[in-house]
Amino acid sequence: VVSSALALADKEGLDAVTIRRLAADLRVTPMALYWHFEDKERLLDGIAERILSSIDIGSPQQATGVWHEQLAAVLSALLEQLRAHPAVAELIHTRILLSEAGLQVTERVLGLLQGAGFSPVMAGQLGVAALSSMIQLVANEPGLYVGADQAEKEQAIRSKKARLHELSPQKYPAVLSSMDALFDCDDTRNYFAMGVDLFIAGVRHLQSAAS
Amino acid sequence: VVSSALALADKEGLDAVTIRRLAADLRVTPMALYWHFEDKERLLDGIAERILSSIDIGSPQQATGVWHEQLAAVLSALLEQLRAHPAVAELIHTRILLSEAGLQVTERVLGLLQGAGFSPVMAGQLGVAALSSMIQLVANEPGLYVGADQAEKEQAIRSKKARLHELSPQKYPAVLSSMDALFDCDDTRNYFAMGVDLFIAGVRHLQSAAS
DNA sequence: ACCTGAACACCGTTCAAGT
DNA sequence: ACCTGAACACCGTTCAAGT
Repeated sequence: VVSSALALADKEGLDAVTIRRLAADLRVTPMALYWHFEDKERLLDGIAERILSSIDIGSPQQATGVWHEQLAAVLSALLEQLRAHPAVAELIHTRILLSEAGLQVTERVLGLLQGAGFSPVMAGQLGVAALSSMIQLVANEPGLYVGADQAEKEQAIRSKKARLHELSPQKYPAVLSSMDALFDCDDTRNYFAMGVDLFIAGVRHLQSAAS
Repeated sequence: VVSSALALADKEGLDAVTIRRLAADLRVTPMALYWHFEDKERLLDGIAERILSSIDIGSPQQATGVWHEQLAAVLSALLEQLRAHPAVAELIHTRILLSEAGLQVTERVLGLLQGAGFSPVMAGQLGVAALSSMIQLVANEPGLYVGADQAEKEQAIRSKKARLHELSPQKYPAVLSSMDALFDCDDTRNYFAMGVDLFIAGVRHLQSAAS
């Protein structure tokens, strides 16, 4: 049930994940699903847990490198699984502490931050910022339109660009020159690497500022 | 109409903003609203525009300081207005380029980044990251529950903490010690200042890494 | 243990019609 | 210019009942 909900979300977006739609796909009555989970929230919890469980962060003992390298590795592992299901990435934020797998990732991140010298409060704030950043990267990747085929996607990008092309080049030179990056992402590897780098660099700066 | 939709969202959350509910508040038929906007998306566009228009970023000429100080000032101004309406902050991300006010903020941010030496593509990616970070800070502020009174909020926090207290201290020492920061935010000023600092520091690092 | 039928209280939206 | 009535195709959810 969780599997087909996730598959549906991947294919047509989170909005398409509806009790009734899901039931139809499974050739069953909508009410039948209520035997398998209490309500829709719990179904979404299940999807989040599924994704979190697929993250492989290795064991703390076998991790190598200084703290920020280990942190980058954990965030990259998280990012990898989120990227597999961009439509449901937004579900994770409020649900990471609800599952064993999510708790393990959180423990690892907070442990590394505390080990780097951050106070528990500071580590907590940085931990949520880390999670938010990774989610935001995959959910808002420019040029990503789940549930649209290639033609629709290109059409959407074209019409957005066309609107901006009507802007005054004198008034909006920077917007116009950066436009391509705002709507499409031709080097996704670099895009995500930059996102992790940005966060790690920020944290390292805060560390040196605090000590 | 936009005003009362925004007021409703502030008071009871974005989910409460429904055509029918809004119509009832305005003592009018649901269908009456369709004379004032084409569909619900356009109403949400209007809310986003309202917030973006209230941002005061000053003029580029009167701005003082080096580029990253100016950038921090612009992001703080954005943050200030988002904080006034946390329930609808998430609307901004996809709508910032739809309004004059949003374009001006974007132009300023991208201009500062390009002026700092980032390529147009890189500036674009950093610009969306900046916006996402600010939105995420206000939308996910720990201990924020729009549409809940003080008693409900405290109850929600208590029950979340209680669940985590059942965890093994051996297995999750970092989670348990950082728990307070994950669920509540007793120093909001510091929380938001840290969010801006974190981003600015990351960008500065990327600048030095690139040059 | 697993599913269905019938019903309820909600959504957004269209379209023709009123003043 | 501004609003209503009636209707349509959707939601999530409950509850009693079936096998």
